[in-house]
Amino acid sequence: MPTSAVQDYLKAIYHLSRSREAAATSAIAERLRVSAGSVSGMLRRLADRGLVEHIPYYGARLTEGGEREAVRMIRRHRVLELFLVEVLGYTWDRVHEEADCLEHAASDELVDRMAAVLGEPDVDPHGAPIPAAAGAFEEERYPSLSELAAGCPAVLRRVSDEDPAALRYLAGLNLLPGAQLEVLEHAPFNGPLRVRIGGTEQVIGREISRSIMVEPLEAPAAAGGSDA
Amino acid sequence: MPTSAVQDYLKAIYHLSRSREAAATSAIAERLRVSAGSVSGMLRRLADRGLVEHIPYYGARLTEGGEREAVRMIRRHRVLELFLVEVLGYTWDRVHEEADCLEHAASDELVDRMAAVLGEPDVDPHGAPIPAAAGAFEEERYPSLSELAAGCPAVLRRVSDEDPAALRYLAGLNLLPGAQLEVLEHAPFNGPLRVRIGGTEQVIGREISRSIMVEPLEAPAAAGGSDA
DNA sequence: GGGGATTTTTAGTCTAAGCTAACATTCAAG
DNA sequence: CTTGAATGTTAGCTTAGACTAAAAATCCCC
Repeated sequence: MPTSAVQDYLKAIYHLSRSREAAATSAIAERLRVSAGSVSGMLRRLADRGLVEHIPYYGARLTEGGEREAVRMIRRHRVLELFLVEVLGYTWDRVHEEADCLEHAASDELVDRMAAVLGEPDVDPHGAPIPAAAGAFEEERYPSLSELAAGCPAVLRRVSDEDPAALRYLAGLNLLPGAQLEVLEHAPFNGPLRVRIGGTEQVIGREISRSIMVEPLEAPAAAGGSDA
Repeated sequence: MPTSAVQDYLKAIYHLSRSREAAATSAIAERLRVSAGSVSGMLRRLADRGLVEHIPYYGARLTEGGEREAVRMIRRHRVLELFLVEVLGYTWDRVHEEADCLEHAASDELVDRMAAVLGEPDVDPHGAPIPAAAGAFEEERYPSLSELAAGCPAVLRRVSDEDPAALRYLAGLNLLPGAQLEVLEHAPFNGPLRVRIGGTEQVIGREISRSIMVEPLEAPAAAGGSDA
């Protein structure tokens, strides 16, 4: 059974290699708040165990076995987050940290029972999909709000779960999964966005708009947004 | 914050020094399935941290701080056990092990929220009392069924939570906390007990009868039982 | 294509906690 | 009162994982 440090590395590599080809040592180090030297050491151990493929000076990628374990952890994490909100009354900004601790201690059975109580949900409180107990898993990719063309109506699908303060801010603006919205204007030079949320109008910063993932309702691809 | 090994030692010492004056090294080792040498090493570290008082070649006892931490762990453990049974549908024989893992990862807030959902319960599924979130805690001592005088009606208050097979056996006989019972006969030479449970009559072994704690309804003290 | 900046890796050290084997202590029995 | 069994402690080794500092590789710019 993998230690919880191993599980954390696998999760980090999983998340990082969704954006780039392979996860860079320094990126893993930053995510886990650990020194680069520690990461190099761990990558060797993970490669020895057949959980990652590590090309020195290039990066790490999960093997099939490593990915299976990472997805298992992500299922745990997201089921736990939803359970904490739905059953125990946590607010969505506080569940990430708690789930990060519990996910190492919870048995598969516990997680499956929680999922059953929740009615086999398929998204967590932040809109992230919950992998099934077994089988393949592919996360849908949505454009971020910063990439959404002005005038194109969209539905908020998902937000990043890591920054509690940002989550509280978003909840205050009703920027929750399922919210209808539309960018009215992208201010130039990476300026703020004017956004219609339900009936009201808000101005939000460019930076946070990158952590909000939306599904455009009409226009096919990302077009008029000013981010790449 | 104590590591989970430290927490396990404190719990073990707490439980062991309820029966004897101080917890013996070998008893701790057996309980935690660890070598005696490891226990000696840990006792030194615990004493350095002011969590136990260790008299070499004699035994260990918790300091006030150590006891506070141990009671905190016991609260977590028992709240978790009850939550697993009441909310997640576990049977009472399977919760001990799961709670033993989770108790190290759950935050105080999580445990308090679980207790709130459960209506601030005061006993766990096996009848063990649940310490309050803060404050002193003293466990009531009940005589075991093996000490109960024949003919004295009693109520089952508590059973040991550690052996899943024993718990399944007891549940099959309706030997659950709250059950009314009476010893009809103690067979001599540490033989089995004939017991009336509700309306039915059962014969149970002497050994398991020692792990069943009862509250006698009439007779004041343990008298006619054949155990000391 | 060479040189400095950045990124990675290696090497060596630390801590927690486990183990075994050897030594020390206590206890109980003669 | 001594001696052997049982119990406890010490010493030394192991593993996982973190750290720092130094060495190596890669990248990027001119």
